[in-house]
Amino acid sequence: MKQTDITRLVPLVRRRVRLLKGDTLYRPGDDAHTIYAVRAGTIRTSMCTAGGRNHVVAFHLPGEIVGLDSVAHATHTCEATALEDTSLCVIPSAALKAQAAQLTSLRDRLLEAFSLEARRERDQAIVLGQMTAEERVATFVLGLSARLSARGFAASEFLLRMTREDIGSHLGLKLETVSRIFSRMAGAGMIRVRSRHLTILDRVKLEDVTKGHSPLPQRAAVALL
Amino acid sequence: MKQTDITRLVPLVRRRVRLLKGDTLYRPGDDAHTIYAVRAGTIRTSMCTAGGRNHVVAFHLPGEIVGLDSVAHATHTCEATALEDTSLCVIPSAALKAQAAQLTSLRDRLLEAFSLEARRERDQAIVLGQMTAEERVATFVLGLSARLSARGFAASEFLLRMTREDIGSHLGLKLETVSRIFSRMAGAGMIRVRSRHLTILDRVKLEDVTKGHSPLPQRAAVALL
DNA sequence: CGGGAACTTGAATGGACTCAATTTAGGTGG
DNA sequence: CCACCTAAATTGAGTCCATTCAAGTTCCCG
Repeated sequence: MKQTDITRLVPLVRRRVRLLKGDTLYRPGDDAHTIYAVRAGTIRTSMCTAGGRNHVVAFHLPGEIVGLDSVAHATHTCEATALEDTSLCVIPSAALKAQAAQLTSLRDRLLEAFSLEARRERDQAIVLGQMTAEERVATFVLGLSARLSARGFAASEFLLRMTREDIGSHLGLKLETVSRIFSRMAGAGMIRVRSRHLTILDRVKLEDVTKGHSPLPQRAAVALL
Repeated sequence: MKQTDITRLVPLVRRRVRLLKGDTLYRPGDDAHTIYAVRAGTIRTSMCTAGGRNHVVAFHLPGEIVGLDSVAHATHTCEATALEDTSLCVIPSAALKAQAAQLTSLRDRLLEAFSLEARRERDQAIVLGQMTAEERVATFVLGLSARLSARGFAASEFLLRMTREDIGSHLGLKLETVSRIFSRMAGAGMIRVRSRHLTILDRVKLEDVTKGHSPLPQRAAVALL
């Protein structure tokens, strides 16, 4: 919602950055002087585990904030990459902090943004800890839909800017599992997927899957084109 | 570390609370005017999922903060329960915010605390998303050890204040799995567990398990008392 | 239009779960 | 203080969901 949209309150935008698909915004270890607000496009943040596996931490949609942890830390721990051509506002975190010293409203917004970040991560931990693969994918699709529609995009028809592997990594699943579940949900008439183009056909059924009711049949009841 | 110990910087502690084992500090929906610093004891925070399952969000050890999200939100979303007799400092969040308006240092501490919270949750998401059961349990044990020793408690010998079910819920595992893995780690000479009493015998091996090297044998190589 | 990445689908495997039976620990009242 | 009683923990056997491995297809991008 609006809470993440710090941009409105901040006349601190010094400059803009444009990234091409595949470009890296920052890497682990990079100095972190700034936070970014996504104007258009999509950013994927990811991390390596101690064991060397990769984990997609989040996808950042237009209007959302990237690199919030840099307000309190000197270096980045994630890698941030553009999944499509992306434009961002650059907000120096020092200036943000200085301004926050003056403005109560900005201070509150900043706390809210952090709080929301912590809550998102916590919710994700619950998704990963308690849900089956089907529930995770359904939750992911509905979550994307909600965030996009909050920004004025279509709620029920959108492009997945990330690969199945990205989705899988974010949800703690393998790419094949994500693909299979998309197919099953399509077979059950909940969604339509044609490669990256996704349409939500039955939101209610999807929400049921989210809650662990109505497990999907292994094979589609009806064959779809 | 010290970052979480807001208490030192805050002369705002109005009063203290004492809880008996099993007492609830707050429930979802309760008004959230305050944050708490654990003086002694252990607090477990947990949430219900949409599907009705329960998830243990975190365990809060002495010196750590409980209810940080109440700084930015009106009501609690978690339930906080004492796992043993526990005493807490009560810090009104309004007073905290007012004081933060004046003091740069406190403001920075507050941001750090939030940032740390977000990072903890993110790390937990990686644990849940990318790790096997063995890696999760090993990570949990080492994490507890590190946090306890940072507070001056013994690093290699401590009591688990939570049940196997609590641990399982926190790690996205069933209690039987937690129990089995404790037994396997004991069989491999990494730890010793006698009910709630845990001793770390070989930290290096445990760290290897954390990284996904050296999977544990199904059956103990040597039978231990 | 060619080539490589991304995706789909199948079959077989395996790790964590379920169900179930004991054992152990901890708290309570006689 | 001990016997009891319930909650917690351990262990085994069988099952199932997600993974692995593999083959084939589709989609992009140049």
